[in-house]
Amino acid sequence: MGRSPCCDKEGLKKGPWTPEEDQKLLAYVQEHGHGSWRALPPKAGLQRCGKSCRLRWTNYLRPDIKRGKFSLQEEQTIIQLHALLGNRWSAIASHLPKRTDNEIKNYWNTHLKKRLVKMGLDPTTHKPKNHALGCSQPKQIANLSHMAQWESARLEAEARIVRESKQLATSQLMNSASASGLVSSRPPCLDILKVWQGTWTRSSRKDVAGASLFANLESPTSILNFSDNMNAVGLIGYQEDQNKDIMGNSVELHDHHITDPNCSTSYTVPDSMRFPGFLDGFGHDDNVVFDDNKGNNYWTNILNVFNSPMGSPVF
DNA sequence: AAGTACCTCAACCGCTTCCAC
DNA sequence: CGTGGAAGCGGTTGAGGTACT
Repeated sequence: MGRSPCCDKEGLKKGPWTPEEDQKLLAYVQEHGHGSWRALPPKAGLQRCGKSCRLRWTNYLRPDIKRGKFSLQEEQTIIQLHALLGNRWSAIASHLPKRTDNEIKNYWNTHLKKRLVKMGLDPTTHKPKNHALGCSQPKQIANLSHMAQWESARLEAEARIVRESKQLATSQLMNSASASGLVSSRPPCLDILKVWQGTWTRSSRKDVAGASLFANLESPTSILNFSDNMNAVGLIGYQEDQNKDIMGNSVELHDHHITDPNCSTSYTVPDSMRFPGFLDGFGHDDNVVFDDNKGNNYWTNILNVFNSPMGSPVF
């Protein structure tokens, strides 16, 4: 680029910040704001380059930073967003307002990435690494393959909903809310993460055949709506023939009619989603179904979904 | 107790993006 | 539209801490 880095100037300090330097920077920014980072150091009495000051402020001194251990919810959010956004740490950090991109990046590299690898997933693509796993059993391979298929479709849908949400937000700003006669029938909660979390956090746990499974007892069926025309929907099965959930409790079937717990919106389940194998009892053969309404059904074994340490969905 | 390996995370480096002119 | 300066971003490093032998 031909331009000398600002930190190469003579006399500028590098390395760890002292408490005195922190105090100077904090006091200056709190009183004057940072304005131009390049111009700040001499004004604040610091022998640092502006870049170093900005980094110290954004990653450490900013008052709205949450420090310490990441919660399970935060971990899930990071994994979900990483699957969607890749290594775009600042974009991921924008969904975790009190965490910095640097902190999230470090946490990913030191914890989450390793966890995915341990689970046999490629931390870049979030898809199963069949060869790396060395899984010789055809059934395992098939499961992972289905999972990858499902994951791929899910990511596609997520990317679409992000785009659509942005468009919707823009158009809703343009159009007055009162002119709602023509407003889309899309439910209000389009945030995919909220929908999933809202669905799963109400789950209850039971150990089945040595594996920890979770089932939503409040609603036998969980739904995720991706778009206006409902062309991508996720479902968790229940025992249709016995009308019982995973705990053996009686449940109401609602006859093709299911409710999104977050949106209080009901949908009619298309017949295409009710295909054999979906409601085949509980245990290792339960499946999560994903239908793109284009004649494609994606599914994965329930254990793959409930496979994380806390029994939460692995996304 | 000493040496070594491994882990964590603050900070740096270099590139890209943004924006004013 | 092109240019240059500043901010932002993501990859990487290395000091300090901890666990293990």
